[in-house]
Amino acid sequence: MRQRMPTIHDVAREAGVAASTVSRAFSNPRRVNVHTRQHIVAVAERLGYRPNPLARALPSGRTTTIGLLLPDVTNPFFFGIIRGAERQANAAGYTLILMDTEESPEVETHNVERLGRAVDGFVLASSRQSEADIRAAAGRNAVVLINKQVAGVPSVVIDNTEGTRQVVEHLASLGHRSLTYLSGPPASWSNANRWAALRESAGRLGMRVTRIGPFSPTVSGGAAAADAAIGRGATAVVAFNDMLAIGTLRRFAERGWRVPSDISVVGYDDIFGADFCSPPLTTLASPREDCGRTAIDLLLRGGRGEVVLPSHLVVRGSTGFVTG
Amino acid sequence: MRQRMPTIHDVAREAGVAASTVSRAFSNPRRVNVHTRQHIVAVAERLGYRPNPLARALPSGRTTTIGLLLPDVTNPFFFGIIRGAERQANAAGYTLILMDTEESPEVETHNVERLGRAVDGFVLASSRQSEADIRAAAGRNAVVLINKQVAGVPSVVIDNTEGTRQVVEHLASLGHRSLTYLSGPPASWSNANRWAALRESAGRLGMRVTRIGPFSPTVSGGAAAADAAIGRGATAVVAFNDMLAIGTLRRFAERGWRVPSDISVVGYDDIFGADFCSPPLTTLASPREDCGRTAIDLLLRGGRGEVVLPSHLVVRGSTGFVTG
DNA sequence: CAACTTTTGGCAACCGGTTGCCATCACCTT
DNA sequence: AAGGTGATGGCAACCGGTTGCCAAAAGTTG
Repeated sequence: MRQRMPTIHDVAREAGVAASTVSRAFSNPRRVNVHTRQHIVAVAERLGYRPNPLARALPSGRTTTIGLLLPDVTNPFFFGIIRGAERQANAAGYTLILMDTEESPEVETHNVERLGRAVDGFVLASSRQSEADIRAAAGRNAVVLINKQVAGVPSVVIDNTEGTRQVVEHLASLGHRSLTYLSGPPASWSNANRWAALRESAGRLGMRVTRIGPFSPTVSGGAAAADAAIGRGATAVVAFNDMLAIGTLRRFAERGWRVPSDISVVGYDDIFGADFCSPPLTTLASPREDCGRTAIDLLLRGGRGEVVLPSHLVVRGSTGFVTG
Repeated sequence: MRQRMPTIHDVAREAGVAASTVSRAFSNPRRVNVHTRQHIVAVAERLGYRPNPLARALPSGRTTTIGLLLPDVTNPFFFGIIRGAERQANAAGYTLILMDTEESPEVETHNVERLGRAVDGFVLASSRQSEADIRAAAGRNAVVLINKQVAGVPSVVIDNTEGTRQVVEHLASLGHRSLTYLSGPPASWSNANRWAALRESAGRLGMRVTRIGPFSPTVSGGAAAADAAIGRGATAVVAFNDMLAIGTLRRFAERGWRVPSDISVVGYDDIFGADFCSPPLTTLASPREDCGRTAIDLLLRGGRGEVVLPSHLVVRGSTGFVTG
């Protein structure tokens, strides 16, 4: 049997004071006499009183809750972001709630509208919504974006420009004269950022670059990407992200191609799993905890600008000298 | 600049009707004349009206929101559970919010109390709370447990008894005469369930079983486990879960032990990564999507009992014949 | 001891919705 | 034309807190 929750009025009656006094005893203790307060607290304790967060939030409009929306909570890329956001939110006395939007712009928009007044603000990581919808959301709620840029909306982005230059130089130093980019979702900001950086860096070093795809940024998407890359005669592939790169590794193994002696593979993000796949993946690591932390910080401080965080190269076994 | 959100009263004034009529136009459409309703809807649309979920929930006590609490959202074990719960909740018109409790009983209890009235119920997956706290929570809210049993609280558990028998028979058929269990968290229900099943099945087949640990169920915990297992001269180890097993594989590789020719390794759960580690892991797969789906179902239907779901063996490259 | 200040508690309005009840009115019946 | 029925909209109370304002009580000062 579920019990009826005692309210502030129950406590007031039982303690022989007015409801407003009970309210103040909790939310503004110095406003009520010490003895009265102790009595009220004791009664509340005995009755098992818990303040109703909804009722409390209604007049004030503050919920001390922040919503973090992700296209896919099971994508290891977001783990660091979750951790960082969580820590920072807790440190500031906020509760972080996570929502998975299942890669759907509609689900994301719907949840933002539905949760609107139930949170103090949103962090939208790799949002799939249209710019218009994001602007609309930012008009109603405090919003901070991660890895997406919309004019007028504060954001935190991981910049791969400098890191990508390191990737290209690493491949060049191993003797590669060309590379193939396995592209990810066309709508992805990171995908555009990575491809642009790759073209520019490769161009500067006189390397040939081609792009194939788009592929689904998942392990299974890697099979198609691997097959397509073999067809192109590539000696090095740079995948949109680690998931795609890991899928590519598996497919190469299935088809008898050896990595890195037959072909080198580079990923992006350095996710969980990148260091225990076979061979371990060379990848461009991004400061994702920082990213989550900074986003919450921006949200709570009402920051306005755009924060850019750099990434760095991690060399492992999937890249090697060109042979033949 | 953030806009003031229009309320039902703004719409009412603008449409020239009473607030109650606007309310009904949305929540009980057949209660108001078609033309009035259309007019109200048009005005609401023009003003950008969005119902305030808090205000709506306050009188009714219903939020159409369910909280799923997890000790660690980044643990791949929970991915399937999240997916299953999400699907089922959405299908029933509920919003699922996720909360990470960071393996802490205190954080979990605190969040359950804080969110109490803000959700219609909780699914607690692998709860770290004490039985007393869980009972208290179940007294105030609808609660369903996953992989934990508390008398009187409905639950969904994955039963490894039968699956573990398959693991032991598989190892026996490969010529193993003994096995070592690498145990996980002492407080874990699954850990107890797995060890008990292992003892019983092995005993029936006349195999020797020993247990070492406990080890942290993480990749890094696997290093210690591997070293300890080598010291025992084991030919086969069964790890508490896949994370631990993967960590063990890595450590064996570092120390030059070959899997499976020198030693066989078995995990539990079949998480993301279990099929692309090296060698791919033999493991006992559990129906985790089912688990999440069933938990939500139980919660919404007000189910009372305990649902038991079976697991099944997936044989991959980490188990092989005993040599020497 | 009067006049003044500070402390303390209560009243009542409010946050933004929902809903029971009632009044009105159009439409039917016979 | 009187009486009955169903559809429709409004009033007001309520959900569980918060808070501005006021008055009574207590403390301070000369």
